[in-house]
Parts: sequence; C-alpha cells; structure tokens
Amino acid sequence: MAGRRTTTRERLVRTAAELFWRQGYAATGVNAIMQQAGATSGSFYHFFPTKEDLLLAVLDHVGEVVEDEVFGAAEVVTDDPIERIFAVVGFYRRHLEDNEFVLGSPLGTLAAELGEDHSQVRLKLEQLFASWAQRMEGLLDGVGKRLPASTDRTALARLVLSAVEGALIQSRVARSVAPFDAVTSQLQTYLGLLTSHDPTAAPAAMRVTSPPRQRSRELDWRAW
Amino acid sequence: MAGRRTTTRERLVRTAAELFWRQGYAATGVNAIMQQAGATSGSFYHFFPTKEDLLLAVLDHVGEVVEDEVFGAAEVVTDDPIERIFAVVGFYRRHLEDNEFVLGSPLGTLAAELGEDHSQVRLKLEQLFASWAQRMEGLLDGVGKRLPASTDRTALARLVLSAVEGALIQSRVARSVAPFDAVTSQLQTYLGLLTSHDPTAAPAAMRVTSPPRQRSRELDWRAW
DNA sequence: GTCTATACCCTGATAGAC
DNA sequence: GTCTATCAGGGTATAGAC
Repeated sequence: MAGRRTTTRERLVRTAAELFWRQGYAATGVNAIMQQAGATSGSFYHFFPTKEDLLLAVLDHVGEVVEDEVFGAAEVVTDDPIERIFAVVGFYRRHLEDNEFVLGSPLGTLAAELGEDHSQVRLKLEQLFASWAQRMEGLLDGVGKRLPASTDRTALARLVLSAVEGALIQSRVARSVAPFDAVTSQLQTYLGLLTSHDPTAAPAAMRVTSPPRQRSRELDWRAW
Repeated sequence: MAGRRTTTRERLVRTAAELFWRQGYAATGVNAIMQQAGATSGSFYHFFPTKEDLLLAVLDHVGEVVEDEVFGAAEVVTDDPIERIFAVVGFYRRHLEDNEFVLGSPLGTLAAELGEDHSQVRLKLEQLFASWAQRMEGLLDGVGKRLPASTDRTALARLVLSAVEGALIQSRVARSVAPFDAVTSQLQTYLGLLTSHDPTAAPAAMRVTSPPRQRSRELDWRAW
C-alpha cells in the first residue's frame, strides 16, 4: 500500500473526502481513513493534529474540485450560458448515477451533519456555498438580456444550488434519479419562462442534453 | 428528572429527535439521550433493542409532526392554496429563526448523513419525503386552473421540497435567513409566473406574509 | 418497567524508536 | 516522515436485582 505516486498527505485528504462523503464525518473513523489511504497513525497525526483539521483540508480540496471539475468543465463543454448551467446540474446527476446513488453532494452532506460546534468548519462551508452560488450567478449574468432585468440573479443562483442540494438528498435515499430529474425539469421550465417571457411556451431555447462524459480521468468526479 | 407527565418511551423519542436533529445521528450517543430524557440504560433498551430502532421510531414521530404541525397547521391558517404552500415554507423559516439556526430540516439532516447501510432507515426516509411531496402536490392541485394544465405538479412539488431542504442547509451554516429568503422569493416568482401566465407581471396574487405564530404550544415545532 | 453495574470494543490521540 | 505500540475515554449494549 505504500509506494504510490501521490503524497501521503494527498492520499489522506482524498480518501477522507470520499469516506466522509459516503458515510458522513462522525461515522468515519480515522483508522478507516488511515487504512484505506495506506498510511499509519504516525503519518496521519504528523499532517493533521486532529480529525477536524483533516476535515478542513478536505473542504479545501472539495472546493477546488467543484471549482475546476464542475464549473470549469461546464465552461469547456459549451458557450451557451444556460447550457452551462445545466451542464453543472448534469455533473451532479451523472455522479449520482455513476456511484449508484451512494454519494450525494460533497458539501451538502457535511453541511447537514455538522452541528453547532465546528465553527471553523461552518465558516468554510458557508464560504464554499457562497462561491458556488457566485459562480452560478456568473453563468446567469452571461445569459444577459434574455433574463428580465427584474430578475434577482443572486437569489436565482441560490435557488439552483438549493434545488440541486435538496434533490441530491432525495435521490440518494430513493436510489433513483427520479427526484433529481423532476427538479431539473422544473428548473428548466422556470428558466424557460424567464428567458422566453412567455409562460405558455415550451422552453425551446434550452437543449436539455446532459454534458458529455469527460475524456480525461482528471475531469471525472470519480477521480476525487 | 423522573416524574414527568409523559411516558418514558415518548420522552426518549422526542429527546432523540431533537438531539439527532441538532448534532446528527452518529454524533449523538445513547448516553446523552438517556440522560436528557431522564431515563436509564435499562429503560432505553427495554423499548429499543438498538440505537437504530430508536431512529426508526424518531422518523415515525417526525413524519407525524410534519403531517400535523406543518401541513395540518398550514391548512388551518388560510384557505388559499398558494398561501398554504408558503405557510408551509414559512414554518421552516420560523423554526430556523426561533432556534438560532442550529436546527435545519429534521428529515434532510438525517437523510444527508445516513449512508449505504441503514436500509430500513433509507426506505422510511424515502417514504417520508414522498409523503411530504404528495402533500405539497395536493396543495398545488388546489390551485386548480390558475396553474397551466401543462404544469407537472408532481415535479413542482419536488422542486419546492428540494429548494426548502437545500435552503435550510445553507441558512444553517450561514446562520442567516438570507439564503432561505432568497430561495423563497424565487419560488414565489416562479409560482407567480405560472399562475399569472404573464412573466413580466409582479406576483401580485400572492401574499408573502409568514404564517402567524401558533397559539398552542402543541402546534409549535419547539414542542417536538 | 426501571435500576445499577459492567462488559467489551472502537475511538481519537500520543510516545518514542527509526 | 513513517513505524509500532499503546493509552484513556466513550461508544453500544447486556446482566440481573428490584
């Protein structure tokens, strides 16, 4: 288990990210992390004084991945801002399916679990959600005049984020994409209404294709 | 701590519901539950063979409370179906504020945390989410022809549920109602567009008042 | 149905050699 | 920076008297 091409610290963070994601923070013991990462207790506590310090590192890592592999990749896929929005949504959907519904949202899972303690963690989660929403708001800004001037893009971005987070929770417990797809279709309808300025029209301006599979393993969430 | 007017079983369930809600399932020890409920180990394991059995009882309890104290109460508040919808949303908002943002969604918190194991729990959560969505769909059906015939009410109900769940997570970590309010306003705009059949009109048909405070302690979530 | 006492394990974390 | 060995404490759960 020892001679990998990654550093021990990196393996610990990635392994912890996945285990926290699958099982939650409290349910994941440091022993399991160490074992799966091929590290020993001495290494672990050399890098991370406490389990919570590891969690903070995991959150930083998740933030980078979301930034690069979700939003970054969505911008590569298409130039159309609305398609980019649903490319982001599509990444979550595909990840859900690819992992047989055992993984929900990396941020949402932890944010839902962590309580009143963990104030540093809470702050970081808040910032990560805010970054996500800002990125989404940027995509909405790109839609330009197709959105009514009265539209609160900040709030709309939060709606998209919230809907995705809530849908992931439900699709995970249902082990089905149905809730997620229902929510996605409603977001499409809503954005269709906003951009078409005609509530009875079908949301024709939107292609609802999922984003294509990534070519590189590094662009795949499974590489987390 | 002994002589309450409730049964021991009941106190255990209610106490566990609150602690699971605040801290999560894994982070809440049975000792803490016993202590706060004023019960001893003998009593606890007399009623619940394992901690997971208690969790199942907690979920049943939460389901009843949501049914009665959220949807039931919302129907008492007003006759207008759209106002009822936002009365339901308003209950979550008020609860968030009343508890200083330490409590999110009783279902969402547990659903996000519980992983691949806990198959009974997963099934029950799935059913509870489905019940919630069906109740919401019933309210949407009540809106009648103000909603376009083409509207998928099942999907729309899921969107409302997802948006609320996601917004609660974000408001909890941000310790602010801002994300929740942003999401609520977007839901109002969307429903306004759907019911007005005119995307440029303000959603005038909707009064956005929060539901009034409940008179009886038993109608208050804090009595959970 | 409730009490006290306790078994037994796994947890996060530490010590000190290498 | 990594190893082995180990600690103290809390975790769930049990036993058996009352």
